[in-house]
Amino acid sequence: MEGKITINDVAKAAGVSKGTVDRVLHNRGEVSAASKARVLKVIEELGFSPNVYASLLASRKVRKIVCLIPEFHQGEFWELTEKGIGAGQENAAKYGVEVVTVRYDQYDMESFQRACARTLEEDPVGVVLAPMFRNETLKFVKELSAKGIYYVYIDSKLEEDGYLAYFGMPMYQSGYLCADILTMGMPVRSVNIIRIARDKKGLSDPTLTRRTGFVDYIGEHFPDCEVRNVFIDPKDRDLRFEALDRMFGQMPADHLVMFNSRIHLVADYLRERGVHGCRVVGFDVLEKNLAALREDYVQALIAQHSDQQAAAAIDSIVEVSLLHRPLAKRDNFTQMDILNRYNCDYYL
Amino acid sequence: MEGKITINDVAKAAGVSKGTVDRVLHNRGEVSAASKARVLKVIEELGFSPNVYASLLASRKVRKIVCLIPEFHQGEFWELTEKGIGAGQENAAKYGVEVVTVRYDQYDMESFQRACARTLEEDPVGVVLAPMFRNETLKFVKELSAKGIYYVYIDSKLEEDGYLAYFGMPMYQSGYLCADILTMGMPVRSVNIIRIARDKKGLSDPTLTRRTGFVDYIGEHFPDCEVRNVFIDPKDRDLRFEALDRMFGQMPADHLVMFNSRIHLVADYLRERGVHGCRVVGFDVLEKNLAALREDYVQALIAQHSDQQAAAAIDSIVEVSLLHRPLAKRDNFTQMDILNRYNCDYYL
DNA sequence: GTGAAAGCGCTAACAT
DNA sequence: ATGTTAGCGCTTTCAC
Repeated sequence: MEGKITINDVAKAAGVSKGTVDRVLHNRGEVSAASKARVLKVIEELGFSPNVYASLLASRKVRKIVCLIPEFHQGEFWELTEKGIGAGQENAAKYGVEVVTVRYDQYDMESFQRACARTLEEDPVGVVLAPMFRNETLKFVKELSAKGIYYVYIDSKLEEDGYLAYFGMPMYQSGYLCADILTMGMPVRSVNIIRIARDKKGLSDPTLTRRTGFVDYIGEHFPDCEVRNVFIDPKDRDLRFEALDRMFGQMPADHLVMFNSRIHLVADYLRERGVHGCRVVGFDVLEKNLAALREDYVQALIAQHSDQQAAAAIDSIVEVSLLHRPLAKRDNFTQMDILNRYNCDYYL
Repeated sequence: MEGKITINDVAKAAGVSKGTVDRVLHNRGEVSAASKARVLKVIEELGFSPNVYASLLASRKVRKIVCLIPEFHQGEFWELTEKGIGAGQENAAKYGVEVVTVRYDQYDMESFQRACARTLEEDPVGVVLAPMFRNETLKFVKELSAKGIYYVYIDSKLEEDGYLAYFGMPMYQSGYLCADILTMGMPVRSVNIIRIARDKKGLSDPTLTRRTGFVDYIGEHFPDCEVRNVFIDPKDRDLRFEALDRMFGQMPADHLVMFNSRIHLVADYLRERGVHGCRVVGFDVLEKNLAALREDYVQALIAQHSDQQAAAAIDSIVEVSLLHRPLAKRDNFTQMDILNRYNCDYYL
């Protein structure tokens, strides 16, 4: 915009034409090693950086990014992620990049496979995905790599090496933190972990790591504290209430925690049974969780900005694939937010 | 980028030239009411929206945004804000907008006035500012309004009506929250507010509101709790230690709090005197505060992303002045983050 | 008051 | 392998 140096300046200084400079810029071959070297040197010396608008304006091609995430109902965890996809979409749109979302049933592997196929059909420059099925995901990202398609993990990541970036919570630490919040750093006799009973075949369980962190904290700080596991059914209300009745019947249960986003299931029980005085901690800012927090059936929520994570994931692909900017960090462990009834209204 | 409709389409449909369309687009007159109406109608019908790149590319004029913030030393509160200005700058640069920072001595009103003058000399499209001097700021923003220069507040805002937006923490609630964190929601006999002794002439004190929130919480929850004020000198270490010695000598002081960013001053004392077992809460993520948090001389910090606030402030001016996008919200009360030793390493 | 035309910096197709 | 050229959609003179 100012006395900016342009591709013409580079061309002149290197003694070649704009065409050649453009070719080395996007290294699409057809350039002798000699001129390439010369151009590169001049670019370096002059500190040339291309004008994004001019570039985008001239090359009017549509680029796509696809987001591959689970289907969900309103009020569930992935809703926030989707909101972030919307934000990322807006930003990408500024660069003429289209963002499409492909969904699958997170409990149905074949549905995931079909979604992968659909993703490839879109011929995207990059894909943002949450790895729910470990093996299938590994297979899929290998394909992406082969085709030169960038991919970035959100929510959780797999231990492999081809991803462009990762945006998500540090799972182990979140469990560790959770234990501190639950106990308030003071000795407690026992804690009850409420878990979802479900047969998971091939499903990776990100909350496992979180639970490990939790248990480690308890072991390190309060070795005498008993850690109990109670399983509930998310679908069947009656069974769930029965299980919780049994729990409260058997022994004093004044410290409750869940490692997924469904602490509201417990809150429902407490509300209905009129149980007060428990310390209850859960994860994530679902509307129902917030309600429980405000009513004081839940005392704290550990939250993450899954919206920002998704938006950042999309941005990272835009940055790299269009603007050719290197990424600052590959693994982005985002902050863990502690929410209580006094600060939750200013979240989001 | 796709089958988008362009200014040419509009011109053709309205039976005028591109030039005329452009004139009504930026209503710089010289157009008959008749053509203007026709063009406007066509624009509406066709749903035309201008291509930002093309526009920016063609009108290569430099636009400036100035950030008017206090000078500071390394490790002080404003450092984080400045970091955010850097981020905002990068984003603005994508749109060919230059961001310049103008600094002033926050304890010297004349310095602020000079800074205002310098700001105007830059002839910016917008300015981001933190209102440290109430009256002077009011005078200044009136000037800005008169010149059609957008301005957005960060950190704290004044009760007037011309600002484009505000990005900052809800001060009152932050004090309220702070009290809950300090007491852990359990009755305490007394709390000690450590305050900076300084004569402030004309200086607005944003922490006043915060203190009010704090005191209100205590009054509502624990009316028997005694709230004491202790004044310390930030510059003179010996005087400070004396004051704190006196405090600890007179009465049990096991709950300490500060409402500005300098809780590290208290931590220094505790560290040196080997005092443990106090519950200490402060604000903001200065490096020294984090250190104290890690060493457990401070148990919690209430933090805000002043970096994101500053970046968002800059972005908002870009959005409105260049892209002509309306702002989603004018008053943006950003989240209050609770930091302890277990989540602080993932902050920022 | 309005139209015509020359770019802005870059891309891509077409020559050579 | 390299140069030439015609735009991309818009802004901005400059004539009329």
